[in-house]
Amino acid sequence: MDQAIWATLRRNPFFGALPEELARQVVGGRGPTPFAKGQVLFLRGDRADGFQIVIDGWVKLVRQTPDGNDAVIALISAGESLAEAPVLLGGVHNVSAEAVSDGRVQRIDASRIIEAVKGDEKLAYAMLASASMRLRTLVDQVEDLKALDNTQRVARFLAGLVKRGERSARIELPYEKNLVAGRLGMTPESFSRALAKLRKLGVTVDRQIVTVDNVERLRGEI
Amino acid sequence: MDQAIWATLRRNPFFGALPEELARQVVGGRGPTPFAKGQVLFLRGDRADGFQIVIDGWVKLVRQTPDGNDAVIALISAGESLAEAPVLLGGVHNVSAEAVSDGRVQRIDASRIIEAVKGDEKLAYAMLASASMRLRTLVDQVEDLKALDNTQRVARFLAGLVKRGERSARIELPYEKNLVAGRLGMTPESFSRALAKLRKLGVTVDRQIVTVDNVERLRGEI
DNA sequence: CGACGAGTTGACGAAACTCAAGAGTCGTGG
DNA sequence: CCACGACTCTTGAGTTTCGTCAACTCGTCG
Repeated sequence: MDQAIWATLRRNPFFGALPEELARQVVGGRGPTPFAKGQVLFLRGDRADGFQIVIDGWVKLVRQTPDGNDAVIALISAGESLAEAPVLLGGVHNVSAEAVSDGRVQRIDASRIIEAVKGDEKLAYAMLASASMRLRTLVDQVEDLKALDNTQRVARFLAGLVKRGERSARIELPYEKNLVAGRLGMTPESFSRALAKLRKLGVTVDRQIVTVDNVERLRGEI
Repeated sequence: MDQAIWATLRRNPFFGALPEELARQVVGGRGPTPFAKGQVLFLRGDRADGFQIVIDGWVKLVRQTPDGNDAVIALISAGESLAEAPVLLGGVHNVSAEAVSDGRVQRIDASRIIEAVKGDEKLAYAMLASASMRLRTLVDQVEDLKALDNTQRVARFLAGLVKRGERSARIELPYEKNLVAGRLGMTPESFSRALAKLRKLGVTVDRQIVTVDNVERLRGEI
């Protein structure tokens, strides 16, 4: 297997916890599956018969609402995995996954994982850690949605992209503004306006690049 | 230990998965701890040195925002547990817990649980199931917040309280309207107005009792 | 060059929050 | 038994925020 792919897999908390040999065994001989922008990886309600680790590109987890609007639950990038919990518990997916860029995923059979987990309780911890992390980000999202207005959400989102300890920063938005807006639960127009409001706090935007003069000032606004 | 308490503990997915004897061992000789309305069980940032299962009463998980607003993340009642994930992972609480009524919790040492989990990978599954369930409710919440307006959220909340298969129902709100409003991410005033709007769909409210003439009509509104 | 998509900006209306006042309920104490 | 205050909930009025619709800019790509 390609070394770069392997390195990405190992960045995943689940695979990081596996001993090298066992990890290779779990993956099996299968190579990564490419996907194209717009492709649906699975739908809500599908049986979860394996989980997938993103190698390149971006995948969004969404809930479709009856009136056609998407609620973006999470955006997944390289090294992160999709649907650990339903796989292990033998359930169905409770969100849909759709590619928002071209990329690749490594698919991994449920049965192999379950077998591996049986053999090593450290893996169970790793799964828990992974689920726990997702829990945390969801809690953050719920808090944001309930307690912050659009501008504050954008400010927090930007602040979250700044590396710890930095005073000022040049941030590259990880994906299209359209998607950022969705992830933050607002329309693209509102996102644009929120950025405009943040200009007087020393935030400037050019294309995909956002520069923040003073991160503290941004944080103070939340 | 009191039989009723024990029965409540066994309703918890984690404890339901434990063999009887092991469960008793994990709990130890300790009895439940009473708490009073308004009491803080733990604060965000506290070290998580054990988890707690609610025996009676209600506990809310909240995030305080800098400007004093609470975001209610979840409301926990008898049989449900607090803070499984951070305990197992040896972390800190990422939400605060505050009692919204008098009640009792059974505290359980982290070390005992970790030991038990090491001995039996089924427990890890149980924890995962528990985390997964919480994940799902959070995903639901995120979807609701992003895609539904206040009235629709109230409608969905009420519909969720109706037992499956019932056509009309008499629902007792599980806690104060104030709290319901917070849980749904709106102000008490907005909650009240939303209920008023639902009146023309056959929803009547008296005190804590809500009656729904036709559940389908309610669901159709979402 | 022209078509297209992403992003921005403006105008407008709907939805929700805030502030404020009033109704109803409950417990306490006289 | 009643009066009072505390509390919850409701209702009204005014304001802000946000989404929608639409026009327009700008860069990309055929």
